[in-house]
Amino acid sequence: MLLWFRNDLRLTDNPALNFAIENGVTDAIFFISPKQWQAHNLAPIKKDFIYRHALLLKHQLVELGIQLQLIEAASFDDQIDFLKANEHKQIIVNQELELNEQRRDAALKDAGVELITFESDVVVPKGLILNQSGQMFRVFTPFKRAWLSWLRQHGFNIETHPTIQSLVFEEKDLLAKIESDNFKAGAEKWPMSFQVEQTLIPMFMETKLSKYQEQRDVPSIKGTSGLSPYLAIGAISPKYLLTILLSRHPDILSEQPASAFSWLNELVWREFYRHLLFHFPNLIKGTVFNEKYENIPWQTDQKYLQAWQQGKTGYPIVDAAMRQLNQTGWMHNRLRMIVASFLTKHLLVDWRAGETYFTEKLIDLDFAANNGGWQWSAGTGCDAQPYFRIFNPITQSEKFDPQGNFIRKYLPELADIPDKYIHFPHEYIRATGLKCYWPAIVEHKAAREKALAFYKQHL
DNA sequence: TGATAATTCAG
DNA sequence: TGAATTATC
Repeated sequence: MLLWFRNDLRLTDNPALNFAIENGVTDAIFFISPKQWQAHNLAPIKKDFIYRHALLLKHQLVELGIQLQLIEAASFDDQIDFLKANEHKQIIVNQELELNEQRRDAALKDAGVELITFESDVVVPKGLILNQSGQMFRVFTPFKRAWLSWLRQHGFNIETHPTIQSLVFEEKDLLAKIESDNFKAGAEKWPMSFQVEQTLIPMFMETKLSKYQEQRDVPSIKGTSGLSPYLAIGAISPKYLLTILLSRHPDILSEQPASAFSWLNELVWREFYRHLLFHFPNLIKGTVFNEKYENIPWQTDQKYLQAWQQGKTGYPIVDAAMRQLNQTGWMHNRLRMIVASFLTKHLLVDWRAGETYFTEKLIDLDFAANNGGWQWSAGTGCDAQPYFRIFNPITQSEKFDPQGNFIRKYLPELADIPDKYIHFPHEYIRATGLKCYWPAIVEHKAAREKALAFYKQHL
C-alpha cells in the first residue's frame, strides 16, 4: 500500500495517514504538478506555500518511519501514468472535492488501481446536510442551523494517531532548508503549519476571539485568524479547529458566546460552499448557479478589468485592497466583498474574470469558497445578495476604515489627506491643487443606476 | 455579510 | 429639523 498526499498536507487529523500508520505503510508520495497547477491558474505564492508544506511533511514523516517522495508529474494524466506503473495497487488517500481531481481518481479506479478513500476536508461529511425535501440548502442560514443541529446530535470524530501526538518537532534547520528558489514567491512570510498549531492558533483563541465579532471587518486591524491558507492546502484541518474551539467554548454549537461563534460562522460558510460544490460539481466549469443570469452581456472592455486589477479605479478603498492583494497575495475578507461588488456592479465586468484574478493571486485560494463568494457578489449565486444590493465603496470605506488607516498603508500618496476626505479625495485634491491620485473610473451614483437598469433589463 | 429615497414622528 | 422607520431598488 502507498500513502498519497494531495490536499491534506498535515499530520494532525489526517485519516488517510492514520490508516497508513495502522497498516505499517512506509511509502508515501506527493506530486509536484506545474502544468496542472498552471491549468488551474494557481498563484505562485500558493505553489510556494504548498511546496514548503510538502517539504515540511517529508521532514516530519521521517520521524514516523514513512518516506515521502516529492515526484514531478506535470499533469493529472502524468500522475495517472505514474500510479498505473507503480508496484502498489492499493493507494490510501483523502478525497478531493473538485471535478478534475474526481475524474482523475475515477480514471485510476477504471485502470484497476484501488483507492482507499477518506473524507477530511470538512467537519460534517458532504451530502448529509439536506433540507426536508432531501435537497441541498440554497440559503446559508437554514444550512447553518441544520449543520449545527447535526453536530449536536452526532458529534464528530477527530483521530490523530497516538504516535503522531507524541511527536515533538525541532524545526530550526528545516526553515532554512525549505527556502527554495524554484518556488519562492512570498510564502516565507507565513509561518509553517506546526508553528501555527503551537503558537498562532492558541494566541488567536486567547487574544482575538472575544473581539472577533467587532474587529473582523476592520482591515487595518489584524482581527482575523489568518488561517485560510492552511485550510486551503489542508495543512490545518477544520475538525482540529473546531475541537480546540469546543474545548474553550463547550456551548459553541449553540451559538454561544456570540463573538467566538461569529468565527465559527465563517467556518460554516466554508462548509456551505464545499457542500454546495459537492452537490453541483459543474460549478467548477464556470456555470452560473442561478440560470436566470446565464445570458448577462457583461462588459468586455479590458480597460475596466485592468484598472480594477491594478488598483486604479479612483476609489481608495478598492485600490488599496487590490494593492494588498497584488503585494501580499492575500486580501481581507471585507475588502474581497467590496472589490467584488465594485467589479461586478460598478464596472459590470463578468464575475468570472474577478474569480480568475483572485485565483492567480491568492495564497488561500479555495475553489469552492472563491466561486461561491464571487457568485454571491454578482448576484448569480446560491443565497446571493439580490442584484439591487450594491455596495457603496465610499460608505463601506467610512464604515470599516474610518480613519483611513488601511487606505494610507497601501496608498501612501494619500497619506496626508484629512480623514474627512480620504474615502473619496477628488474634490479635496481639486480644491488644493494636489496631483496625487487618478480620477474615479466611474461616478458612484450613475454607476449604481446603470447597474440597476442593466440587471433589470437582462433578467 | 446594503443603499437610498420616501415617510413618519419627536421636539 | 433631523432622527427613526419603511419601501423600493
